Amino acid sequence: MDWDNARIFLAIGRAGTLRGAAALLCIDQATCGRRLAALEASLGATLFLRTPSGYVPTPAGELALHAAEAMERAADKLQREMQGVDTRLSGLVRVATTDTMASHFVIRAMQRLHAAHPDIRIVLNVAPALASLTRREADLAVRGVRPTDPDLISRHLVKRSLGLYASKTYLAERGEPVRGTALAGHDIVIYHHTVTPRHAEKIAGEPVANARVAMEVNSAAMLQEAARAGLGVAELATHLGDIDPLLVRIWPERAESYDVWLVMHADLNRSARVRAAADAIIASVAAP
Amino acid sequence: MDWDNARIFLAIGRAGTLRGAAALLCIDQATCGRRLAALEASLGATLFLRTPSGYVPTPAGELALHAAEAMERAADKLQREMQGVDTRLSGLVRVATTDTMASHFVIRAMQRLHAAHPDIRIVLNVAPALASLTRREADLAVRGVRPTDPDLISRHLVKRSLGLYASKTYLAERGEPVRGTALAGHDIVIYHHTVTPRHAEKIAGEPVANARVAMEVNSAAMLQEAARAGLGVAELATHLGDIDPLLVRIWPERAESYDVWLVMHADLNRSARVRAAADAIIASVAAP
DNA sequence: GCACCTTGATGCAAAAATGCATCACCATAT
DNA sequence: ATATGGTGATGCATTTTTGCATCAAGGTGC
Repeated sequence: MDWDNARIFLAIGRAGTLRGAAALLCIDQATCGRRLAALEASLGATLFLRTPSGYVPTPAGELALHAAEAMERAADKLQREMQGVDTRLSGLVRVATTDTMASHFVIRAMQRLHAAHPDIRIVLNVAPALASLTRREADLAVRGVRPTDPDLISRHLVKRSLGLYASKTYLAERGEPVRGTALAGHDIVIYHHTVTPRHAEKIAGEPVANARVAMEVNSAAMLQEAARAGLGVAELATHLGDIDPLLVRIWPERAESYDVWLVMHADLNRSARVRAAADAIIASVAAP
Repeated sequence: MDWDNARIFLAIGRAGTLRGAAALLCIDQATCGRRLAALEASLGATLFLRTPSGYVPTPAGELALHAAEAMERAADKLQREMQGVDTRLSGLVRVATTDTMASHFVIRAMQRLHAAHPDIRIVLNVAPALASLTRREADLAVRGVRPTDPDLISRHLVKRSLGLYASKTYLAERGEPVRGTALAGHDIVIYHHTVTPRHAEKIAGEPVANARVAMEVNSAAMLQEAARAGLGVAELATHLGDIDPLLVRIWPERAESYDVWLVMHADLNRSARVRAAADAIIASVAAP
């Protein structure tokens, strides 16, 4: 059995189609199909049902997918550990974060990193969903949630305070929300539940059942834009909201906050290039 | 990273040389070297030191070997599970046992299996050392030791009694061993320690410190042959020793015994061809 | 009903990997 | 010294694999 066929097989299982898997792996769709055929032949088992709606795993295929995932975990660990012993200040570092963190200090940190070590190539992945460090989708992550995985090291960067904001035009039309009413009768803009279940359905520590959800967004920048446009009340980091001339803070006594963490996998702690990137981010927070 | 390169890498780590790994994998030595070079390039790490005495893993290589072993365990599980759901009575079944078990009933069981299911191809591996079922070196094993691995299913086949035997010529020359002297002053033939540490340095439950070890062998047939040739006293299964006209049993009251087990991996329990082979062996013990 | 998009399959030429043969090298034993 | 049996590296012909282009099939929306 060619172990690499397990990698293609896993991608097909995840994508559901040969073309999707081919896109994930940056290979041709025909190669995907042929590799899967080779794997099925060598195992003597049918792994997928070719249905009109895509490739659906058979019961045997389900079993095989689990085993292939175990292979992937081992392969990922292998690659992480090899990165971890690499003392060269060159190569690729992938940083995952959110748009506001990126524009606030991560970009600046990356600029400094590149000035100090021009041979380090940086891939900055700005996405609302958390990239998996365990699955090697990124080397470093800057996030507002601390991971529970014990293999991940998290370092506290900064505490962010949150406030409720609305645009001047919105408040002129709808009036200031009455304290203690949990924003009853008002429009709010919140995160989509795919981004962060922690914020969903709560705002300033209050349930949002009485408020009307005007829009759900998947980034803090869009949250701010929506509030500026007068769609409704939004909960923003105060360092963003307070300097925005179009926004007015309401209920300033309701001071929520969250912590920003720098997260990396323990195996990468001694990788020179990842450490350099982490240090740059830490320095960028300490000395803006 | 090509996962299949991890398979080649692991073989090189085990064999210590490119040629040895190539022999294990039934590929060319040049391919081994090129695959390893490709893996090292893609990881950006040196995995082996090219020493005059072979390929020695670097510290990074040691880490990588452990991860590759984890990949192998997952790959083996994948293949076992696919065999386990295979309901066809065809394909390959690999049986590992010892020479005496083979000649006593396993061969006969395989003859019956082949008569009933001619599309099942059998590989009978007779070896003194235990083949690893977990590492997929065999599908079935008939052994005198019960494995401790909880993933392995063992079924009791038969109890074997052991006795001490010597040739008539040996006893004529050296006299009958005196009871209670632990064979002091006598020559004995025992198993080499690589075969079974359980028997080593003990015979009929007695330490063999006082006896002189004439020869160490790695198979029961050789044990019997050595006793027949008069090299010394040997501990044999009674069903073999009692019917041998050249051998005389001594100290018949010292009746040791051991159990014979049929062992297979739990994942293979529902594989049709492996089940058929197991049933044939069980039937062969019940009805000789 | 029909255009449209996406799916997987297949033929073919280009590219890559493989095996073979050979070579140089380094031990050890003669 | 010198033969010998082992190692890994390299050039080259062959086989294999890959990507591209094309095709038919099936679902979706108008």
